Amino acid sequence: MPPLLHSPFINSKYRALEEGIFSLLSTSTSFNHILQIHARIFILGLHQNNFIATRLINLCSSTFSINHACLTFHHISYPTVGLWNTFIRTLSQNNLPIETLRTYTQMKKTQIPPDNFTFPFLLKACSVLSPSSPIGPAIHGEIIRTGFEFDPYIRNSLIDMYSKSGHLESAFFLFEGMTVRDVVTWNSMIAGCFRREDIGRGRELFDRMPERNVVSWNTVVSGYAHNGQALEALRLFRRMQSEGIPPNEVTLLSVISACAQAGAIETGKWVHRYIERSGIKLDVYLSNCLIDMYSKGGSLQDARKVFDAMDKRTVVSWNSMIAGFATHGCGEDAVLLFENMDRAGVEPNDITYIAILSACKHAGLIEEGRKYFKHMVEKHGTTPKVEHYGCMVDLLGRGGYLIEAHELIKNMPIPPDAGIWGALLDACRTHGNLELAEHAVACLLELEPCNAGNYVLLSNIYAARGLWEDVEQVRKKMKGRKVEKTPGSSSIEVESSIHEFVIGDRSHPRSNEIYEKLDDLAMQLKLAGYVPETDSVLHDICEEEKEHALNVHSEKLAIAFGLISTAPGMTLRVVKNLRVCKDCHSATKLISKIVRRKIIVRDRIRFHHFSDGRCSCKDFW
DNA sequence: TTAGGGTTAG
Repeated sequence: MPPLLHSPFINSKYRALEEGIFSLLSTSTSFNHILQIHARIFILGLHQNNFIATRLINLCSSTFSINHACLTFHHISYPTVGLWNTFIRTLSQNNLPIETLRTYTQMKKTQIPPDNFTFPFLLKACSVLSPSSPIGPAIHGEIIRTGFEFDPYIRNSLIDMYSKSGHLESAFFLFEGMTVRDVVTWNSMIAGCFRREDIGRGRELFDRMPERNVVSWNTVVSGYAHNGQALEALRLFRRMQSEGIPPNEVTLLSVISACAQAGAIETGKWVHRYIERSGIKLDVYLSNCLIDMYSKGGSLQDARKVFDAMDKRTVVSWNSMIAGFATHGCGEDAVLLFENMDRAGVEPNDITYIAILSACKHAGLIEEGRKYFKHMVEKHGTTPKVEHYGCMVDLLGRGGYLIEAHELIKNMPIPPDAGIWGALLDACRTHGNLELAEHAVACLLELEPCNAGNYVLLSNIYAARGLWEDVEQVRKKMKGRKVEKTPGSSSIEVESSIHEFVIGDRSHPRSNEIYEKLDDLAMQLKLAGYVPETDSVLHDICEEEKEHALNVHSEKLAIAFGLISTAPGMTLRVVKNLRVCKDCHSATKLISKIVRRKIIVRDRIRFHHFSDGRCSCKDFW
């Protein structure tokens, strides 16, 4: 039992000391200060005090001094259930699930029974365990045995635990059995569905729920954004606004990331202005997100402005900016920033190296790429991952060093993935090495037999050489294995609305005007001496048909729509889900000259800034 | 016989 203090005099003196420590603790912000106060606690003989220990552990938790929290806890000979809970909470919140559950086992050994507060912390720890772990269900069993089954917090925690640990159906079973559900119950279940990519079921619950809070909206907005449906995320954000729900930081992070994905720079700018207007602190997370959004939206200048204005930067900030330079083909700027990062004493991580290597690859900086690949191992002791090898194979392959790239693959200490063989295959296409291409395809198809992109690449190589029988063979294989080509689509943002087009699309309300503009462009292109590059067309169709198919490629439709719906001279920003084809690339160069506009195209791999008949990629992509 | 400890979005 803890020591009892009987005398009222001692009691009040003791209380005064306690209060003194409490007020000291409430002013403490740094770990050093905590240590000083703790020393004082020992001098005053208050180190067995449960209340002080509770405050101290909470403080250690907020300053991430977990070892000191452990030390504090283990000084207490007789912890109350409240103190056990505080300690378990600290471990659980600091993502130490094994230690959390081990502490719970120790608690039970001391014969102190858990209470209703204990279980939510334990369930949080169980939620990060593997789906095969029996611990979560075992804790559920204890909850039933101890009679806490109907506590609303515990029920919600159970749903959250099951849905996070890969048992969505168990979560649903509990959900369906509940007669009283609050907004947290619904939110947890919806988040579980989106996490498992069961978007339909998640949306159905969201539409059905009787009452929504900002978390409900954030769950669906981020759920769609994470599942690659940025446009739906933005639609929901607009609906959220029209329903008068004020967004918070989490909403804005999700929306900015959806804007980045969709290339919706106008909407992104609006969010940026909203943050500034509403007094929300532009913290390092929001700033990093904005850098990414502006880079992916095509404006490196705006990305750089955000980067330069930051008073505190993390490695993510540097990585985002370097990656921005990389995708825009500004290899030298990326190299410069990488060197600045080094001078600023920020330790690069493996993502930094992916960014800098991909910057080298897009800009054709072969020697620099080789140097940084060596640096990452020798200077920073980073073990290259498959992604780094992928960058190197791509870099060497694009530069025409096909044999060196192939040698690198053969000597990799880890098995090459589809990305590596894909990069080599791509290089073979660029440099016309049919033999190595066939080898790469064979390896690729073994790794991913259902990926249509691989068949398409091989087919394109045959098509470019006029080997139509081989093209037909590849097509038959595709059909036989039930693989389908990902349909190409391009989008453009006009007045904060995204307009999406697929090949030959006639679904847009202004379709007639778009096609008139296309015809007009086609005529002007011909006058300017443009010859369609018909080898971009996959199948063996006659020349005239090929030409027509090229003319209605999704990026051309998006450009035509941009031209008829924006003021003369305005920059057009187009986002394509696949790589831009050779013909569209040549045509867009000329279009930029004819219409005197900057046209920025983001394809699956990188940016192309078209202006006055030229492209920033210098035809190297 | 003091206080504090719970669930959802990122």
